[in-house]
Amino acid sequence: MKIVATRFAPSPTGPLHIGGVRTALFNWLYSKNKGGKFYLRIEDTDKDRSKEEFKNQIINSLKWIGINYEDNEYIQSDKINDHINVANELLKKGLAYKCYCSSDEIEEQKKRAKQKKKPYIYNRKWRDKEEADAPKGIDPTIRFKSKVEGKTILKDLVQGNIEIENNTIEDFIILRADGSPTYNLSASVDDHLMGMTHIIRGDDHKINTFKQIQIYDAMNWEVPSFAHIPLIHTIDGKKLSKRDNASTLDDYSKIGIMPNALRNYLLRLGWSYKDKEIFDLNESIKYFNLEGIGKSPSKLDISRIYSINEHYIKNIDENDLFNFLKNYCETYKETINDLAQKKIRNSLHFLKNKAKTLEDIYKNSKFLINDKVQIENDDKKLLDETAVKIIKLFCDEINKLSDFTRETLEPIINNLIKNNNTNFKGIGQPLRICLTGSKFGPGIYDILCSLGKEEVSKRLSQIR
RNA sequence: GGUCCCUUCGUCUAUCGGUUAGGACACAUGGUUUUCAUCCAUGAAAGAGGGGUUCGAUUCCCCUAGGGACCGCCA
Repeated sequence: MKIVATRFAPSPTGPLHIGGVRTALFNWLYSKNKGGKFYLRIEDTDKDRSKEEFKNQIINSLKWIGINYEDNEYIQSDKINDHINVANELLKKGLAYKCYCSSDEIEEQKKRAKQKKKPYIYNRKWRDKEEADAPKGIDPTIRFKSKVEGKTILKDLVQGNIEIENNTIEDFIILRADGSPTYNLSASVDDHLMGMTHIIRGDDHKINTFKQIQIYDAMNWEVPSFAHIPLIHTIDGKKLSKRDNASTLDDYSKIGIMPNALRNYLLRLGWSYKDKEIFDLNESIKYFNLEGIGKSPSKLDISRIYSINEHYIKNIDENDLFNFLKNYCETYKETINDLAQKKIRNSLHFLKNKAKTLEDIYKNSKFLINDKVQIENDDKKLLDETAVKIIKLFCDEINKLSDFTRETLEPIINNLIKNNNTNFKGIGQPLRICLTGSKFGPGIYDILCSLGKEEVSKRLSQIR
């Protein structure tokens, strides 16, 4: 039994978006589940559009979400000679031929086909022509001799059997006029040379599969298994594009979504295992299979991402959470000094309770690090005469306290409520605003106790 | 226009011919937390339409409608 090998093969012509990440994830998970190997191949044969920065973005994205690959990334352009050799071999075998049509000639045909509302397919003009008839001054392209009769059935592991008439597949170009290989050639050769057993990729590659299978057959190579996964759509049903905000991993990372949460979300988008929603890493690998992949495209739902993130914030190990948070702050907010780190770490058990994102935790923790409390004008209205009076009384009471805990504070606050004919809101809200500058946040007792007596009276004294 | 694919609550999905069609998110209401973005409970919410096959169809087949992908000397 051959060892399972999968790959993710993006082109570095734009930032990797979340759909690509999911494809990578499925490939990775599948190989891990089978005890196989997973590779990253950068398909950079389009020299004009390929950019180093995109390559790096792809690598960093996979790293961030925890998808690791064998060896170094495989750079397709390094292997260009292998692709060209295969093209020449096909030429020699008579399974490919030189086409002397100029680009203009082809363009003209396409235009005409469009006008007539007919599908364009290359007319195989040079398929059986003598090379002696070749016009001077035109560099030929090399085209693959596609089958013109019969049908081909693709046994897709996700979509089932897909049958297509061979004559709808044109004699596609495998070598451009400048001698460089095209995608279908390069991808097939590389997949073969790298020993791929399973090609898991987006639905948009389905038609290519019929071309690639023909290359495998022509070269007498073993054809790998294919699985085409449905694409991801935006919430309004459109194809996910790079212009959509929230399409790259960075868009999620910067709002404080954690990699493990996003990985969990992506896993469940278009894949399911019974009613299970939460999959830690080991479970993901253990349960992943191709049978669980759905056939229809799925829509991205940000509220779902928040919800899973929230679940992870509340349930993962607190030290891990703290590391994620530290990392997040350093990358997107501010580097937190040792003292502040300590304060946050000690308060994480309650800070995490009302947070959907790392950004929420960061915001909720700000009162711990900044002793200068900024109060919005709108909120100042809440600090009316009575409120200030109650705060003053509160200060007087806590000054008598030697023990500053919830147990000692609760009676004080309860008494203030009773004596001043108010409710918890009447004292809780002004206190919260004076101590944190915000109307939202952790519970009052959590705020008081985490700040400590000194700091509380210091902050409150600035008000009265 | 051609080829191919898809269609269960708003969203992600379960169901592998017999279920009061289940779960999760979101939403609504109520309750805790005497604030809140937590937590708990409850509720509303779906088989695109039409034909078959069958004792019985969400499930199998066909048609229609809707949606999508591809149709590059891009990948």
